[in-house]
Amino acid sequence: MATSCTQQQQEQMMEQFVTACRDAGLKVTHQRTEIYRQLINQPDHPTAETLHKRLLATLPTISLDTVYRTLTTLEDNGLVSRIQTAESQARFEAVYAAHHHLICSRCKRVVDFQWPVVDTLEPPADVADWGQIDSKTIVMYGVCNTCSNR
Amino acid sequence: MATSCTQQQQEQMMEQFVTACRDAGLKVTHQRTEIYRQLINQPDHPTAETLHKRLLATLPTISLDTVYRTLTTLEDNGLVSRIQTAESQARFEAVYAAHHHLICSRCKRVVDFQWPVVDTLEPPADVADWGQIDSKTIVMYGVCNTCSNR
DNA sequence: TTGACTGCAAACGATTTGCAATTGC
DNA sequence: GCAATTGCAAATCGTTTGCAGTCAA
Repeated sequence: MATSCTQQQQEQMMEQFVTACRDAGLKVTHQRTEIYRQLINQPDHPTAETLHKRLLATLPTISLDTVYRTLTTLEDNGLVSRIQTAESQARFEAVYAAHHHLICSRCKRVVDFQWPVVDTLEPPADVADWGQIDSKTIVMYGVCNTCSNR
Repeated sequence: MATSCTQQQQEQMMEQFVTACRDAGLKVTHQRTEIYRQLINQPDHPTAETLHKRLLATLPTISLDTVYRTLTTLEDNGLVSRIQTAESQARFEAVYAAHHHLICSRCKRVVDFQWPVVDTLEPPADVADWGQIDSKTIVMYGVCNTCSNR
């Protein structure tokens, strides 16, 4: 599931990221590339705070506000998505293939999974009557095996 | 969809609520019953603040902290659920039949819908390997017709 | 060069908490 | 009567913002 990708894939994603920034009129700053790189390097849906701590290793002067500001900017441009959980802190991930989320009620870890059948399923008529759908995500809450075996 | 129920159904839900509180060892206070009544009376997924404003009509001295505290207590006891949206404020609803959520990115309104096919569908093997699932909700973001026709 | 971006510090808004008074059981 | 619950006020926590300096284009 939420495995990180190969070196090659990463570099490709970074190139696409730079292009996407340019296309969106966003400056390609050191902070932005490192934030995005970190998100694809360790795709475990970190909070802004966790991400900031990790980034300090590479960018010792980066501020938490910049992390927040950058994540918001990238989200506005569809490069990052914000995951709503039952926690107080938001979690973030680089946008890529359609997927869904498993959230452990104990350790709060978020794990991705695919469910192609549902992705292609036609939503009920009620939904079509309501308006236009932009995204569709399944969120399952439960207890992961690591937590329950303890 | 998110229509309120009949007078009879409401009274029945209130009775069940009182029983559930007693079973859980929770005192049946005026504030708690009014909060729950309000949630089933106007099931439009209010924020704690909205709920508090509405409650002031009936309980002029109820405090916002009590609303927060009660919602958390009821959530812990499975009587209320907290809906995560992209907003800063959480939204709440009385727990009842399985349903899913449509959220309008513009007006932020949350609408319930049913999708029985998905409810009965067997999740992929990855999910079973992960752990035990307690809840499964689909969240769709989009723009409702009211907002797009403006 | 110039406007976008950053870091700093201070502000903000939603939610939580300690405490004394109150209330349900 | 006693423990749980409330209202009040103050604290907390995640996140946002104003500003002056910095940096990518």
